[in-house]
Amino acid sequence: MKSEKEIFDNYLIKKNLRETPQRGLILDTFLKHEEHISAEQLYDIVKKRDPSLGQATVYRVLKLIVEAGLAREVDLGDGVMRYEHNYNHPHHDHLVCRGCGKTIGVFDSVIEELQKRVAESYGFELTDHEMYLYGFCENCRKRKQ
Amino acid sequence: MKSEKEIFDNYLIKKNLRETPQRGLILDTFLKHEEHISAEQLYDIVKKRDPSLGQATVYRVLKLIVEAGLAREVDLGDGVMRYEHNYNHPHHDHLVCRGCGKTIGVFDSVIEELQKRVAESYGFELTDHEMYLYGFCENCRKRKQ
DNA sequence: ATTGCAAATGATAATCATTATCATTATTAT
DNA sequence: ATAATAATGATAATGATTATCATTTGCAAT
Repeated sequence: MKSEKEIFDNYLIKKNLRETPQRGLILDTFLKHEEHISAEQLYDIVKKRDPSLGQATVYRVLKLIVEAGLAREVDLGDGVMRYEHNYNHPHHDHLVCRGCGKTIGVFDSVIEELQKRVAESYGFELTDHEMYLYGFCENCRKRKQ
Repeated sequence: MKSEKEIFDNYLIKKNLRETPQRGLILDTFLKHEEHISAEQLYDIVKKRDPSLGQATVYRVLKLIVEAGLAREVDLGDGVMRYEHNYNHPHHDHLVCRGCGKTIGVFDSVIEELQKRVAESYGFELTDHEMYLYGFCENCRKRKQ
């Protein structure tokens, strides 16, 4: 099993792109962060190690990380794209609390199967999907009472 | 069964807001349009009837229409919010073609039930959800070959 | 090593949908 | 009528992301 670093480097080689300190730092920082993260949050962390690093580079490298298959985009609908691990972190959907914003990754193989069937019933070949379940977590429900 | 117009007017009254020609025109235009529509598209149509109408008003009225329960927002992830009917047009999810952009409203009661169960298994009370199924429609698949 | 070329970076401007502001106009209640 | 309040339209502001571009860096071939 290849490491994320190897996969990224292979991707760079395949695309005739270069391995640079900035790319290394941004990838490492992303990998260390287990929860999903926005470009700005990542920039804030990375800046501490290399204050000269520009935020445009964070956006650019994040895109490369996605293309290399190491991250996937999460759009929670608040105008800020977030990125989460996509390697050794199998596909899952999101349960989001409307109270405190807490998000939990969830997976239901039956739902996944039914999605495929629904798509096929309309002649579609399903490639991917997004599912966001919104509600109130236990804590927030208690707090409301 | 109340008409959409009545529901909107009742909402305005309840909120101490006024019935205006602009609000009437924008609501009518939205109601006539069966497919989902963006603020800009709606503005383009409405402008033909009343060229003096400003696009800020379209955004404002669209928000009122949503609040009145007559429309719901559809976020297809391309940075443009779209609005679709929410009265006599029961909840459905979306099947979107990655080739031509065609979207189809779909509904599967089993999926809906499973979503509720997944949420509950994490202590969440589900309020709503979004599900977008992406793939390639029959036409686009044929074209690719 | 040195030169030349392609890619990468950082700073900053541009983009684009949406929201806020604010002066003007319209509507309602008194 | 008239004061009070809301609505409108024009325009500026916002904020995340992308494009631009001058400068820097890394690599290849001589």
